[in-house]
Order: sequence, then structure tokens, then C-alpha cells
Amino acid sequence: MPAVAQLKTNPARTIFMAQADAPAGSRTAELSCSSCNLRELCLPGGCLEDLERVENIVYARRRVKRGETLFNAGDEFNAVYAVRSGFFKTCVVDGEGREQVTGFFMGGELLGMDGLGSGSHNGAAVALEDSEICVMPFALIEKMAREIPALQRHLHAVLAREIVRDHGVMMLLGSMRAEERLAAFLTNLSKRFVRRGYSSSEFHLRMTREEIGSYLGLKLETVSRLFSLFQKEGLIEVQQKHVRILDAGGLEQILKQGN
Amino acid sequence: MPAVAQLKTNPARTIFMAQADAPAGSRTAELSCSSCNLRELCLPGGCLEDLERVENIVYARRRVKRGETLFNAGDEFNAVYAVRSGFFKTCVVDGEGREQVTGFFMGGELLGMDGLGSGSHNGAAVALEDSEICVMPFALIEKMAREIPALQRHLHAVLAREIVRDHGVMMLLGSMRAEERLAAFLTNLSKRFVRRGYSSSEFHLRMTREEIGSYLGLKLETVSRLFSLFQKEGLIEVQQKHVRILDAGGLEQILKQGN
DNA sequence: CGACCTTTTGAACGTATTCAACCGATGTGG
DNA sequence: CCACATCGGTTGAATACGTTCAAAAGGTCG
Repeated sequence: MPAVAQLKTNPARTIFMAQADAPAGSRTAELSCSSCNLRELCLPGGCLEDLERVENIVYARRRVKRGETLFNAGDEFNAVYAVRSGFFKTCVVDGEGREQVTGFFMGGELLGMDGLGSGSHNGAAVALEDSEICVMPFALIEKMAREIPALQRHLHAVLAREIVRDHGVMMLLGSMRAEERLAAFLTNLSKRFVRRGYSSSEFHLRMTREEIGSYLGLKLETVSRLFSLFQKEGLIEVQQKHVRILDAGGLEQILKQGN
Repeated sequence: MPAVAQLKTNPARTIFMAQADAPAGSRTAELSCSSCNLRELCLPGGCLEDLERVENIVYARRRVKRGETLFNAGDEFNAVYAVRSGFFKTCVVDGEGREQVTGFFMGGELLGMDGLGSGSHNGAAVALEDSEICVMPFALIEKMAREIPALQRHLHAVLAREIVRDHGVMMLLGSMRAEERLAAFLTNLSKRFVRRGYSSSEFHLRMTREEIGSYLGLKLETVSRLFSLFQKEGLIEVQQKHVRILDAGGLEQILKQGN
């Protein structure tokens, strides 16, 4: 399989390094996964010996400023990315220029797995705030997955989880009413924040109303109205991008109501 | 890795074989992928030597009658399935009992990749007509993927394609109008039929209006109305489940209109 | 043949969208 | 540092699209 051999002669490394801001002297320390508190979100929980090897998957760090793209639709696929800090959206654009936000990604989450089939990315990933990501060259992942079953298993699990997540979004878009969609969205965000040690009840939305709307299949005005409605009902407190959840149970109740 | 060793002592084989209707005497011939005309849809296009090994992935065949489930949400995950003949829908059900059809699968397509992350299936797969599927135990796939890079690559491609497909559905559900959704649906079906050697312009829908509606995020009455509308506009001819596409360009034009 | 399921079609309704105006926050250049 | 332009967000009123409810016809299968 030429993929790994390719890597050695691939200009990718220099490209990555040029974009990575890590001081050359402290590279290994900087790139260490074992010292990263997001470790258990990205990496398989295997034996320590394997972990040492797996750490080397992170090839480089890369900073992506707010508004910049990590990758664009059509870009050659050669790595998946773990969000180290910051916030991303992924979106697809169809032939007619319609844009659909397909997901939001925060620390410890992996993106870029599309394009693994075709060799080029199917969608784009855009930073919604200044972010830092870990670059994991896919050729290397594949090679190590062949040697370390725990990693292979983990890779498959990551891909499958993405599929399950997408099915959840299809459920949301296909059979929920507007209020239910926003309630599900807020509940989901809250749960993901709390897993990362942030408050479950108070957070800053990194995305605009329009981006939320695109993700939820609603217009930005509808999203705005729903925020106001939820506030009026005492479920949340909103001002601009700052959200405080006052009644998490109430939000989940909206979902339970069915239709 | 215990997964493969497990397989030998796993009662799965007998379970599979009990459900498979293949005559015992002709098993190897029956299970041969090289004689299957759907081969290039399921298997990697690699060298012949590897292909021989890969063929052994198909562990058994299994017939699933119309209305029966191939697997249910929550069922233990231990294999992925290739549709050999027939037609399936996959769907997820949320806590509130809402059902969402997440896809339709025809000959040569693979299903069951959800549940690979959690160990149990996230959704259910139901036969929409009497069908036959090839059972590919996942432990075996994982083992062989470690040894045959072409298969590994293929597996990843299959998973990634599923993700890309789901993103397409999210686009459809999130930013298309009802007419566009049905036009996209018919166009997609047509393209898949023609790849399998069937007519691109005339086919039988295996699913009900309600199932189409669930998949497209519409009510069954809306789907029915749209069929009638398309017929009135001379785009298609419908009677019940039989559809003939009269103006494929016109259907694609609906998509291009955007909104 | 009869029971049941699927599909079609109509009419009334409701939810989310569209169009529009306005407000507030943010950021840039004079 | 303020003025102004721009972008994001909120809110109202009218509209449109898809849904709901209902009835009836057409298929299918025991």
C-alpha cells in the first residue's frame, strides 16, 4: 500500500508545519496527547503502550482564525482533525448554491471524515472563533489502525457515531416542529458543554441565528422568535449570543410532548 | 484482539446458518461473490488474490420476508449486511415514538453500519419486499481489514459514503421545498436503478407514500399530491406504486430552480 | 367476495416564511 | 475618540406552504 510511503515524500508535512504555530523547540511537548485534557474524547482508551504510539498520530497543530476555513468542499482529503480549542461549523453546498450547515464541533470532537470515500472533502469546515486543531494524517491512521486493533476499533466507532449523529439530525429535520428542534439543539449543546467541564446552563453561542437556522431547517427569523418565546416562557434567558438555561426540564418536556 | 477468536466459539454461525436458506450442499457456490453481479458494488476492486480471501467475508445468506426486520434498534451489532436482492428501509425511533425513515436500500448496497460504535444497532432495517441479504460478520471484516489494505480502504470508503449520503439528506430536509424533495428523491432512485441494469425511467416503488413522506419530512397526503402534480405537469406517470419518468430533465430542473 | 390497507382529493387550518422596519453591537476610518 | 457603515438580531403583518381532518375510491390479500 503506497499510502504510508507516500507520506514521507509528501509535501504535506511542510505545509502543515508552516501553518502550525507551535514553537519548533517544544514540538513534541506541544503535540503530546497524554497531557491533553481532551484525550479521552479523541483517543481510544487502550493500554498505555499503544497510547504512546497513538499519540504520534497528531502530526501538527494548526491555528484557524475565526471565519477561516479548515478545509473546503473539493479540497483533497488527507487528514482528519480534532478540535483542540475553539468552535467549527461544517456545511455542504449543492449545485444550486444552497448551503446547509451539517454540524457544529467543539473541543475534543473530530471532523473531516467526509471525503474519506472520494478522496476529497464533501463539505467545508469553518472556524466560528479563533481555534486550534490537531492534524491527524489519514494515511498514518490507516497504517496504525492495521497494527493496533484498539485504534482500528476506535476509528470505526468514530465513523459510526457520526452516522448515528446524522440520523439524529434527520429525525430532527424530518419529524420535529420548530420549537422541538430548538429545544433539542439547546439540550444537545448543553450536554456537550458540560462534558467539557463548562457550565451546562450558561454558554455563549458561537454561531449566528442564520447558522442555527440552517442547521435546524428554519429561517433565522423563526429562530429568533423561538428564542424570544422560550424566554417569555421562562425556559431560558437570552441576550444576543449569550444563553442561560433556566429550566432544562422544561426544554426536554417540549421534546416529550411529541406532536 | 479477541474479536476473531471469539468468532470461532461464537454461536453466531449457527444462528446465521439456521436463518439462511441456502442448501447445505451448495453453500460455497451459493456464497461465492465472484459469481455475483453485484460484486463491484459491495467489494473493493483489488487484485484477484485478495478477492478470493475477501469473498469469505460473506458468512451466510439470509432471507427476509416482506415486513420482517433484518435487525431492530437495540439489537446486538455483529455484522453488516449487503442486499443481494430485494429492498429495505432503515429507520430510527426516538424516545417519543416518532419514527423517521433514514434510508432505502437496494441490491448491492450495505446496511447496518450504525451500531458499530455502540455495539448495538441504532435503528431498524425492514424488508419492503421479500429479500435476500449477505451476512458479513464485522469481527471478520475488522480482522481482514487489518491484513488487506484494499479492504480496509474500502470499508472506510463505505462508511464515509454513508456520511456523505446523510449530509445530502440533511440538505434535502433542511433547505428544499416539498417539490424539490420529491424530484430529488425520484432522480436519485432512477440513478440507482439504472446502475443495476434496470430501466431508469420506469420502476416500482417498494415503499408506501407514508414511508416516502417520512424519509422526505413530509406527510403522506403531501407526497400523494405532489405525485399528482408532477403527473399533471407531464413530468411523470404514476399509478399507485408504478412510476414512469417522462421528463427526467424537467425533474432536475425543479432542483435547479432553487428558491 | 369481503375486510383492510393504501392512495387520492377537497376544504379548512396553522405553522413557518417572507417582507419590511428598526434596534443594537461591532468595527473602521477620519 | 467619535461618526458612520455594517452586520446580526428582533419584531410585526401578510402570505404561502404544507398539514390536518375527512370522505371516498382503488388495490390487495386472506
